[in-house]
Amino acid sequence: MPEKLLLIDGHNLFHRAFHALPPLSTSDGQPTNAIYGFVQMVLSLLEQEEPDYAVVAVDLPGPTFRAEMYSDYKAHRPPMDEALVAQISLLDESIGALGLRRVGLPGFEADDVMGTLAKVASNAGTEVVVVSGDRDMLQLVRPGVTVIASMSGIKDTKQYDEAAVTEEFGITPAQIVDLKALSGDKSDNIPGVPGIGDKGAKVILEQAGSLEEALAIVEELKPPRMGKLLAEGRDVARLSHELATIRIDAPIEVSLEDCRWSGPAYDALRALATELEFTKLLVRLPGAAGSTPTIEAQVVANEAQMAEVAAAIVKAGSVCMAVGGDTLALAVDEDTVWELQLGNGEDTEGTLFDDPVESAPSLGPIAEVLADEAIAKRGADLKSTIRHLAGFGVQVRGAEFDPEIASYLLTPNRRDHSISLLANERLGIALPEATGEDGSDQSATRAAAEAVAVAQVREPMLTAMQEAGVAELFSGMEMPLVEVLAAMESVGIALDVDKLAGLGEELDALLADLQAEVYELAGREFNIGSPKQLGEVLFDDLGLPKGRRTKTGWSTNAAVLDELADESEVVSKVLQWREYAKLKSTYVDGLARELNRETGRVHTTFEQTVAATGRLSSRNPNLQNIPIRTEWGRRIRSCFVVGDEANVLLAADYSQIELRILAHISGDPQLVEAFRAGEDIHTRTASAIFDVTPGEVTKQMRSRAKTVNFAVLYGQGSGALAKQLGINRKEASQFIANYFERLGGVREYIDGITATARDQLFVKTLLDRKRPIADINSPNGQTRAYAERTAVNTPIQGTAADIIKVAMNRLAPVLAEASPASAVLLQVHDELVLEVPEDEIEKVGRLVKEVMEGALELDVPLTVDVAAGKNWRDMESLDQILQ
DNA sequence: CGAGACACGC
DNA sequence: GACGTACGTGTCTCGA
Repeated sequence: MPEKLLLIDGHNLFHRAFHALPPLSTSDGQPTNAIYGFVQMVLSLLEQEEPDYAVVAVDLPGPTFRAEMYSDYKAHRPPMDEALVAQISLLDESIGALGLRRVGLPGFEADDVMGTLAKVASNAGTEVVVVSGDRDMLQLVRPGVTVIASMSGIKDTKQYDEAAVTEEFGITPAQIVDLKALSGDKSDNIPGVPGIGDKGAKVILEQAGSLEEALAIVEELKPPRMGKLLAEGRDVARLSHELATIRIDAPIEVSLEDCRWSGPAYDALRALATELEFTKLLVRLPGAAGSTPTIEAQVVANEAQMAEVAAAIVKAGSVCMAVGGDTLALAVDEDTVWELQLGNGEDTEGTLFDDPVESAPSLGPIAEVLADEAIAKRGADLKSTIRHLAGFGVQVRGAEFDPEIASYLLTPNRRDHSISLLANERLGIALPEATGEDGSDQSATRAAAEAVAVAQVREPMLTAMQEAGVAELFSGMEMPLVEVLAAMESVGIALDVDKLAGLGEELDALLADLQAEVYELAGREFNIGSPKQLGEVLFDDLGLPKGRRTKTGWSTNAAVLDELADESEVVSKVLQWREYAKLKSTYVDGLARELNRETGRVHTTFEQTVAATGRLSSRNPNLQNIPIRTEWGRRIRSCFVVGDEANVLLAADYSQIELRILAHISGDPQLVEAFRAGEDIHTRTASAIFDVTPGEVTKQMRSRAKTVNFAVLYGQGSGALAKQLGINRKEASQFIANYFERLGGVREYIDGITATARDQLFVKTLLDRKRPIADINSPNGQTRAYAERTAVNTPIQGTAADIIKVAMNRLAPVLAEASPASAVLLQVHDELVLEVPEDEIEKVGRLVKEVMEGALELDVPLTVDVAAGKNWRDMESLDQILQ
């Protein structure tokens, strides 16, 4: 088999990638789409072609010989996109990381480099594959030289040999230059012969075969008009020919041997992928030498062995844990790993949290060690391991290190903190997949490798957290919270399924009626749930005025439809249908699906590493967005009930916590005084901005002040505020001007925090949670404005998250002591929901209020409202009792 | 299977 | 002339 040379048109692929991919960027704002696409394209080419030699040809800065000959050559090209320019410097790095030779020649274009190398290699009997999206390259095709051209996207490509060129373009590769010489090329600004276009050129070439021959026989060309045009354009044709010809004799001093390709430089590639957050690529890359580690785990099967394991863990003082399938992997260091079988060997799939204790493994003395708070527990996604073991009746205490949480505190803007990614980035290894390539179950192997990886990333991550100033937040707040959240998830909240099913039936009936009415009013049947079809009906069929545009059509969202509600009865029917459809699918059906039939409760998962501000999130199901606004929404809410009739649900929520935090960190006298005096904050704001006494504040004034308060928290501008208040922009600007004049401390906070962000490129909460604000100095106004809003809001929202986390951690032990039958069930950002024995309401209510209000001392008081009831809707305030 | 549109919460 | 509120998750539609 002949050897093969791959010639890559570097800048061409780079540009194609840029335009084919959405504007990806790293969490700190470095644009990456062109590099990402380039690396992926080239990697798959290398994989597919397996070349012996490979070159990336590039254009070098400075004039080329073509520009010297013809000053308009490639003139009028638009300037490069800013986001593309920002990636150019990374191109050389990525070429090196791919193990490729980069070749450029001053005064020549990349095309000439490729043409020359193609000829040299081809003459030496080496097969040549040229890769470029530029159709001009097809002129290089000849026996032994093919061109891979990308089509529309970055994935579809077509490989051309001579036959393929002739078939598609009706001319031979050699004639491509002649064709361009005659007809010109707009994109390169090659002039061509005036009056001769693509068709004329082909007519000429069919008769003469080449430009030279045509020039020799101009008199005989048909139609005579063509001959005349060519005769007149003789010089420009020759010039165009030279411009269009790719040189095959450029003075390149690179030998074929210099271009031998022996695979990517994996270390460099991994470093690049890490830096640019190419997580998918990282996971695909093999690790350093050895890539996937082989872990020698000892299988622990009997009591005696368990005792040895327990002793070793006690001696080490810590243990790294991971669960895979039915296997619990334990490691005290990278050389000492054990595997234990959980369950009784029967299929326990889907019963993870369903049948506690029944299939409880006998972990013997190990169970004691796991329950011992003094033994540090480490693990990736430790909370799920704790929950898993809790399902078997095994208690785990002493959560001390979770690398996913560490990663979250170090880089909160990222979405992926998985141990496989961290192992790749920090250890240069690829964790084995739980499912083998042949589909076999490798979950035990995976668990063992995970436990070891946790042990290995711990030291460097602790150091990184020290340096970033988040070590205290990690060990003092987030790690203790792991156990608290695990307990909350395991307890779950009871659902009245019969009631829920009843609501479902009612909603179905209402939806059916509404659907019929909508069809009637619309004059035809269509899918109301399809924004596209709905848009057609409303805006085309019924001719209602179009509002906002979306990417794909005209918006039909509630804000738009609200404006149209007076225009047509069908609009309000649609809005009603939407509300019911949402309640039915997301809440009635969705919650029923998530119900654990054994416990009669739903067990959400709280995500501790997702929200960049430090908030928790909740999924499967999301119990942080249960409806409350509408009557029907509240009916859904009323289906969340006590699990035991002797209990009540107790809800405790912070009053105006974000505005209080704003008052504290801004020090604004108006806000601080209002909160200290226990005044209604929105009334106070209204009194300030409308310059009236609090007694003169009308409902409308208060409502507007409330909107403005929220606008400030979220950094809303005057336009959006105007829209929301239904006033014009000028009035809104006046509002905001008044606001900042009267609440000058808030203005100072906003100016100060954005200045800090510009300077430091991050902002912090009161408890030192950090968030990078990379775009704060962006030249793009919109991007920068977004960054500024983030800088303003994050310290506020993040501090609120800090405060309730402190409260949850402090509450757990005192609640267990004071009322062991009580449990915290949910956290909804500024609210905790507990289930409490009815006869302990007062005691627990008092305790919860005290712990929450005392979580952090601010310059203004924190106040907590407590209410209790048999379901999550019908709650009565405990204010009077707790006074 | 992923993106987009939409809607729910704080 | 459009667009301009922080942080999330779930469901559905539609097209690749």
